[in-house]
Amino acid sequence: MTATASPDADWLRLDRQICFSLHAASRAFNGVYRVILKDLGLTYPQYLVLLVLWEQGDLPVKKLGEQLRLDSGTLSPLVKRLEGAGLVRRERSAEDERSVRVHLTEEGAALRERALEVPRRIMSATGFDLAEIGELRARLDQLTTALDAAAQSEARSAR
Amino acid sequence: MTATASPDADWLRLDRQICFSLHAASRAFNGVYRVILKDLGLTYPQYLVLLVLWEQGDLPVKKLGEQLRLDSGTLSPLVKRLEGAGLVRRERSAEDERSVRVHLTEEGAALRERALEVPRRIMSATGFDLAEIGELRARLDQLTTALDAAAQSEARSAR
DNA sequence: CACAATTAAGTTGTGCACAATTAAGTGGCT
DNA sequence: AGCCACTTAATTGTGCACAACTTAATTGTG
Repeated sequence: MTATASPDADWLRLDRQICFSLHAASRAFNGVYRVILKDLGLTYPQYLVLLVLWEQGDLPVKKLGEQLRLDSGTLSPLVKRLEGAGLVRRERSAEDERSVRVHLTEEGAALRERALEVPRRIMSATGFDLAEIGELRARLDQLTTALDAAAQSEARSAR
Repeated sequence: MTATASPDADWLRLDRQICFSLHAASRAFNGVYRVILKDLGLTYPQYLVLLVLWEQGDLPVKKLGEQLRLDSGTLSPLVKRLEGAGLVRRERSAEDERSVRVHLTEEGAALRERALEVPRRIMSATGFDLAEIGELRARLDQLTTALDAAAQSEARSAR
């Protein structure tokens, strides 16, 4: 009974390979970042938060979440860990007491210098050139957009 | 100081877009699976384990881990949850007492019928056709291979 | 045979992702 | 003013990923 007995069985096989490939690639990326970021004492999601802050300056948690597609359930503890490491400060906004603004500390800003070499090392780890990466990125963004829309409509139709 | 003042700053921007796209796509896929698999009472990694078992029959945890690139730290509790749901049984191998074989229960085997429609729904959620998916899958597998090799050599050079 | 090295699972601890809920602040509207 | 809807964070609980370690069984070698 392990052989593919019907067209549906082939679909199950194929399916495994589509989503599984993405899943595996994502974890492989994570593994490389884990090794490279260890020197900086960062995890990959923490590094993403710092990338946004380095690029755009201080932001409220809400804005961080929009850019990274993460909610407060993920960001709150993550930012607190960054604060514990002395890389950021959290400050309630004076204008809107609901909002918490995340500021880079001097130490957090300084870490950017040491992070500058990370992209090159990642790039070389992929073995891809700029054009290939750009192509893949475009494909993945297209996929994400389609999947997000589908999840919405699936969730809607499940109500 | 938010503007890109050097070539290195551009690298940081670019970098965010490569790995971040993959990260986002992986989570988007997970979101769609979450919605679709809710009816079956499965998470996406649990579904992956069942896919392997449906296709290849009973396997030791070790073999499952090789195919899914997961270690016992992830698989042990996951398989126990599947056992708790009545979908699999775990049995110590008689020949090698170290090995635990994961068997589908009748209920677990029967769930396959209801899972047959999942791939089509996922496929349609991506908005991609078979050729595009195959192309993307090939690219991702290539990426995973390169990244795994790089993580090895990075880890080696860090010693 | 004895003992070291290896192997398979499981356990522990940390961190991320996300659903669901809570708490507190804001703004509109009558 | 009083009330209601909405917004922003934080919290709680579940599950996955992975490193580090433990336990028990097996294999290899002298």
